[in-house]
Amino acid sequence: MLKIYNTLSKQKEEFKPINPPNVNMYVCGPTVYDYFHIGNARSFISSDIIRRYLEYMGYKVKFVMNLTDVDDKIIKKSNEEKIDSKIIAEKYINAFFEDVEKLKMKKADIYPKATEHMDDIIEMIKELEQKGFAYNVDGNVFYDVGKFKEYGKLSGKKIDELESGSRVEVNVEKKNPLDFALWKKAKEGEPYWESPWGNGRPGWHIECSAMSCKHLGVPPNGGIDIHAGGNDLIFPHHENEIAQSEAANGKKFVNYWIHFGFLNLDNEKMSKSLGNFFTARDVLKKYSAEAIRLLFAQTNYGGPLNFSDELLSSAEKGLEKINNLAQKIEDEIKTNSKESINPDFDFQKYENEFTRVMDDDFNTPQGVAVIFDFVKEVNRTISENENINVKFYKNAKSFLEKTAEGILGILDFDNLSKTSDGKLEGDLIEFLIQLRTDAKKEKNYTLADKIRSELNKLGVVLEDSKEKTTYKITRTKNQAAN
RNA sequence: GGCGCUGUAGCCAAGUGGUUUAAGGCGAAGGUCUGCAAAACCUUUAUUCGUCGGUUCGAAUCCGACCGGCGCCUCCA
Repeated sequence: MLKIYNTLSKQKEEFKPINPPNVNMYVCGPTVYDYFHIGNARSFISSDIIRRYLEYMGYKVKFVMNLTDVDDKIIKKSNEEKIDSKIIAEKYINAFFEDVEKLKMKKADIYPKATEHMDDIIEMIKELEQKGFAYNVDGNVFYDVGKFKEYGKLSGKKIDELESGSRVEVNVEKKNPLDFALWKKAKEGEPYWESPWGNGRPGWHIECSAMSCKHLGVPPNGGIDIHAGGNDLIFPHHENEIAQSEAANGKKFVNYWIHFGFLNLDNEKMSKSLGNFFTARDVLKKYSAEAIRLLFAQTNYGGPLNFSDELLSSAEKGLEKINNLAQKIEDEIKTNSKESINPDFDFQKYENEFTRVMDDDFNTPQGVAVIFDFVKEVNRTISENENINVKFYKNAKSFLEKTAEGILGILDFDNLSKTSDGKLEGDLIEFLIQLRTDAKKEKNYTLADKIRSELNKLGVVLEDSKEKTTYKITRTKNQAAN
């Protein structure tokens, strides 16, 4: 039984989809004015793992991630660089997809863009206006927070306390300082769309309400089971989404709210505005996607994670342990023709344990621990038994495929170091290994060691076992890290 | 000021009333194997969970106080 910590109730709740086996999931995507940073990546990857686990459980997940392609920041950048805002958005949308792929994230079913949903957005604002939740002041339309009784239920904030806070911006047009823009009147030189209130563009919060409602529907026929995003979106963004959607639709907006902790740098939130960030693509130049994902999976998604090179390096080291076994398994499956023993090994036990811990609010740190336990136990079995048949290796592969590869995305059987190389390269290495084996037979260790060390310099590591010598290519990313 | 998160070994981190005198990873030390390495395996590395009290037969886990770190309340994953 899966339990999810729900920000709304501040406790773990049993997960019950609205229309099983379907699960509708909406994740707040990027505003495409720049490359996303590794802190953003944490949210994306965490939601990717959640999605993959739900699919593993047998749910049919419809996964929607929005792309905010009209926004103050994009306009600002457009003005600074004297480039059309459309071009800016397009550039970073492409970059976003490149990075998502490199991070081994499954693609969303739909990536709705704000600019392609103007009709839906305008419809929703009209609806809010008709129902008395919105008011128009000279072409700017605001949401009347005072009209929505449950305002603050997600973030635990109270309207009167917020009002007394001096940090809320003062805007004379608003009835209440907490009221937020649904529609912003166009200023000179800004992109705009036509609307019943004049030319303008949508406020930030309305696009998510309109697009999630459009693509995932409203109960009982549709609806959002899970809505996820970073902690900083709880207020005001998600609070406002609830206010808009529930006022317009008259139905509960989202059943489970999931929020991700921040990635910190020297104990300080990584953010664009503070300037203390690394873009995901820069981190990927130095470390593998699997290492990044492992690092994230080793901490609960909701808490903070202090990001550093040291942690990423140790994740990369830990990954080697899994990759070494995966490589061994692949080699055995290809070449093993032994008829002999199939050792006692309870594969099911590990899978049961894995799902047991993941069922507890996606406890990936414990899931990772189960995988490492498994790797150790398989290695031990291999070292204690002389003749293990191929069935054992196939079972081991199956477990790793489901968990490490399929759910956590920290392993990629199709892309293990050796298999990714060209045929000629592999043949040449095999030839050198043969040469070295001959040298060893003649006890010419000087030559044998020279072959090994020279190959090592090229990133090819030789490993002698009793029967044969195997090799692996160390990842170039590892070398860059050293 | 309000709301929320957080303080566990050299580092990262799970666990949130008894199965735990605390998972897992990195690091360190010793050993097995090996011509030597590497990999792998074995052993060791927190009698202790920010501090002080309390509740309980029993607490890292519940309650209170205190100390420290972070975040949101304004765009932000």
